Amino acid sequence: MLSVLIIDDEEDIRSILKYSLEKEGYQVYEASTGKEGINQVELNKPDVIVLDVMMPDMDGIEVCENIRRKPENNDIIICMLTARNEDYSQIAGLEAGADDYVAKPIKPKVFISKIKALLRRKGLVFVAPESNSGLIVNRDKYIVEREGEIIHLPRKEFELLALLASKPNNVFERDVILETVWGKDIVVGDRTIDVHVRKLREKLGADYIITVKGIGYKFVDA
Amino acid sequence: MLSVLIIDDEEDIRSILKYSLEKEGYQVYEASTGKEGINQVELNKPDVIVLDVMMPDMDGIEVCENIRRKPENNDIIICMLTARNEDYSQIAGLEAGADDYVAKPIKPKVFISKIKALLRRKGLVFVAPESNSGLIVNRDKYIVEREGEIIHLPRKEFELLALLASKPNNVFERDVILETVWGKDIVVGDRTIDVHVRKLREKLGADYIITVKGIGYKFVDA
DNA sequence: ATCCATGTTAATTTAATGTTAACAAAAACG
DNA sequence: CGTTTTTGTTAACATTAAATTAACATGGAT
Repeated sequence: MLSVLIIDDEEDIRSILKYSLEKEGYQVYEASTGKEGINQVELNKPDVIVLDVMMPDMDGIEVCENIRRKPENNDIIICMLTARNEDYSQIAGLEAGADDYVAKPIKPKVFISKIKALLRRKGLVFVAPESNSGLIVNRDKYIVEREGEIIHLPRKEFELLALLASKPNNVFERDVILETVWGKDIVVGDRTIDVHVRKLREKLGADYIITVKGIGYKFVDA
Repeated sequence: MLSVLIIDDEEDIRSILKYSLEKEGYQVYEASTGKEGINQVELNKPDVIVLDVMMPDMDGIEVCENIRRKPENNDIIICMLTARNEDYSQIAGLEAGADDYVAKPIKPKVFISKIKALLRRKGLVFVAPESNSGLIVNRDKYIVEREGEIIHLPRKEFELLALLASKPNNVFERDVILETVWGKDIVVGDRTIDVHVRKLREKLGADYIITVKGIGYKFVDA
């Protein structure tokens, strides 16, 4: 499950964000001060940090720099919350190692789609919430997570899933699949793809990959 | 529903375009500055962006480059608005990644047909607003949307619809249909097309495809 | 009215995919 | 290294969706 740490001194903001994120199936942690946030990161490294720039004890820029100082935190996605028109802090934030920023006032829908975009862009990590249970494809580790359960997939199956999941709802033609997963001039029998699809369905559940007869397959997202 | 983001500092222009686009059944978003536009794209990725070249804060070229820099935005259609005779900006715009431009002063009809042409060319996505409810043929997903409802079509039916809808109000002769959808030297009985048309009418409603007796069929638009 | 093009329906055929198990090829292991 | 285990591929067969046909109905034009 993908986790998000919210660091903000305002209780209200935290609740709104938490609510939105949990509804999307993320695990949410909270911290009300920069210091507490940094501790939380130690204890429980999140995938994403949402970080308010303006906080009483330690400002977001500092917190961000502090977190980034440790190389093991390089792969955390940091998203800053800035007051409107605070251009300078946006720039400073990005320099300090943030990946993006969201301006207040925050619209939950906008916020969520930004987080999703970041996950997609950044990390080859990918979320596909099927109703509310999610699927995470992690390319670095060659594993897939479904509802916290780790599913290990062999290369071909993983590559096939990763391709399909890279554009949810998009139909991939058999030729394209063959060319991408198997390679340009590798020749395999007609049933090879099907067999791999079958194995994926067996491991993930039958609902993720659907057949478009005469064309190919697609990965469905909610 | 297909969405269009208008980025222009002039309120008047935005309203005119918005009005025209909404009348055609598009979802319209607005931004009055380049920066705001870029944010909007993050939040709510549109299918088409209409972008003024001359704006106070950041010119359209920059905005365009900025948007194109992210690979996930490659499939957005960008259409520039240029002042008349501003040849250089047209060239610069196209180099920056725009798909087309429209010269001011803008004639709504010309503008709309250009947008439609771009959608057709680029994305194989197509709109056919029947009165005000629209039909979208989406090749990537291999689905058709009607008033938000998703309709799945088998291959031949889909190809047939896609062909007819590619030139609304244009009559396609039976031979042409056969050659395009079925292939050059495939021979099928003479009722085959009719049966497919019937199935389409059954699924979409009877009003979209009309018979031109003695000639063929056409897809009606508006 | 009758001819001819198209509409309709259901049965039938065809083509695409699903399934299984056996085998081959690679990795992992000791 | 040889052995074991996992992964990938194939081939035969089953199953299903889709495409086609054929027989008949309809409806407009002359």
